[in-house]
Amino acid sequence: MPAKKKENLTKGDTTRLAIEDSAIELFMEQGYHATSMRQIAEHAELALGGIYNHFASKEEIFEAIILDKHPYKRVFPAILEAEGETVEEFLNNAAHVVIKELKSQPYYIKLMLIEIVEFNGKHGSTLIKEIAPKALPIFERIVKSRKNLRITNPAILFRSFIGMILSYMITDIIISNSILQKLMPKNAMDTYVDIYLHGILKAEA
Amino acid sequence: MPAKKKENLTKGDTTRLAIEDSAIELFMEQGYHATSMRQIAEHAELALGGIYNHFASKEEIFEAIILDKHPYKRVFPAILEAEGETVEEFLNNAAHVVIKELKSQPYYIKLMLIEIVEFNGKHGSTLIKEIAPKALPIFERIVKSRKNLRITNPAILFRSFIGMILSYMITDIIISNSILQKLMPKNAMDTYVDIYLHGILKAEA
DNA sequence: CCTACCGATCGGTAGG
DNA sequence: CCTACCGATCGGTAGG
Repeated sequence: MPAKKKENLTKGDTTRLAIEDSAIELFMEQGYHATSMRQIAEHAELALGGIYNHFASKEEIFEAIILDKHPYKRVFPAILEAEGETVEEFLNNAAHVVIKELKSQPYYIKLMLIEIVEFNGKHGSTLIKEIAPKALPIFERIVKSRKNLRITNPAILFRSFIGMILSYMITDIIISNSILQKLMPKNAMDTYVDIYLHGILKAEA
Repeated sequence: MPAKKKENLTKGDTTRLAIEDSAIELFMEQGYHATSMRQIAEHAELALGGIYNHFASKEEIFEAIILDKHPYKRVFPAILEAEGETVEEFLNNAAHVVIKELKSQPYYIKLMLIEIVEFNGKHGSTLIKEIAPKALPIFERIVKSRKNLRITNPAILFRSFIGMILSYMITDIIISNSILQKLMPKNAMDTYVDIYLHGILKAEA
C-alpha cells in the first residue's frame, strides 16, 4: 500500500476532511456551541446522520481539529531551520515564522480561544504535553549557549515567547474595526518582537 | 431622593444584579451558548419568565455585563493614583494594579474571550471607544515627559501594555493544570513586567 | 398604571 | 451515507 497522498484519499477520508474543514470554518465564525451538527453536515454536503459515521460526537470533531490541524506541526520544522548567528536573530526569525504561519491559518488562534472558553483548556494540557518536550530543549539550548540573557529560566522564556505572539494576535483581533486601528503602525508586529527581544537581552552597555 | 446605595436598592435593582452576577458565573464556567436562560434564572432564584422583566434577551444580559462590570472602571482611578518617580516605576505600579484587579475579578478575562469567540468582538469596539480616549492621554504624557523610551507611538505603547497583561493572564490559564506549571517561578508576573519594561526603555548605558 | 413574577407553553432545534 | 425520528431542552412569550 502506498502512503496516502491527496490524490489517493479514500472516499471516507475525503468526507472526514470535509467535515473537519467545514467545522473549522463554522466554529471560527460562530463559536462552538452556536454551531450545529446540521450546519456542519450541510456545509460538508452530507446528511446529519452521516457525520456520525466519522465522529462519535461534536466534541470529537473539535478534538480532531485541535490535534490534527495544530499549526505547530508546520511551524516546528520551520523554526528549526530558522537559524541565526545570534540569539536575537534566531528568535526574531522564529517569531516571524510563527506569526506568518498563524496568519496563514488565522482560524487556529480562535480555536484556541474556544478551547479556553468552552472547554476550560481541557485539551490544552494534552497539547502542551506533546509540544513542551520539543520546544523546551530549544530554549534550554539558547540559555546555555548565550550569556547576554536577562531571563535564564527556559520555561518562562518559552512562555513569554508564546505570550508575546498571543498578545500580538489577540490585540490584533480586538483593535480591528476600532478607531485605534488607524493609530497603529503597519509594522506593529516588528515592534512586539522588538519589545520582547530587548527585554530579554542584557544591554550591551 | 438620595443617591442609590447598596442599602437602598429597590427590589428590582437587586434582582437585576442577581441576574447579572449569575450570568457572569455561568458564562465564565460554561461559555455563552452553553449557558441557558433557565440556568441563569435558577441561579438567580427566580422563574425563567422573570428574567424578561429586566432583560429583553440573553445577548442583552451579556452586553450589560460587558459594559457594567468592566474592571477598567475600578482599575482606572487606581492607575491614576499609581504615581511613580520614573516611567519605570509608574508602569510597574500600573501593571501590578491592573493584574491584581483582574485576578480579583478573574471572570472578566474569560468574558473578554467569549466576546471575541462568540460575538467576533462586536461589543469590543464600543468599549474601546470608551476607554481609548481616557487611556491614550496617559501614554501620550509618558511619551512626552520621558526621553528614555524606545517606543514613542502612544497607541502601540498602550497596545503592548495591554498585550503584556493579556499574555500573562492567558498563558496563566493555559499552563495551569499542565506539567509546565511546576517549571514556572512564582513571580512569573514580575518577569513579564520586567520584560516589557526593559523592552521599551533605552539602555541607560 | 406600575413592578415583579408565576405556571404554562410557544415555535424550533439540540445531540444522538 | 440517508431518512426518520427520539427525549430534552433551547430562547423567548402568553395571559393573569
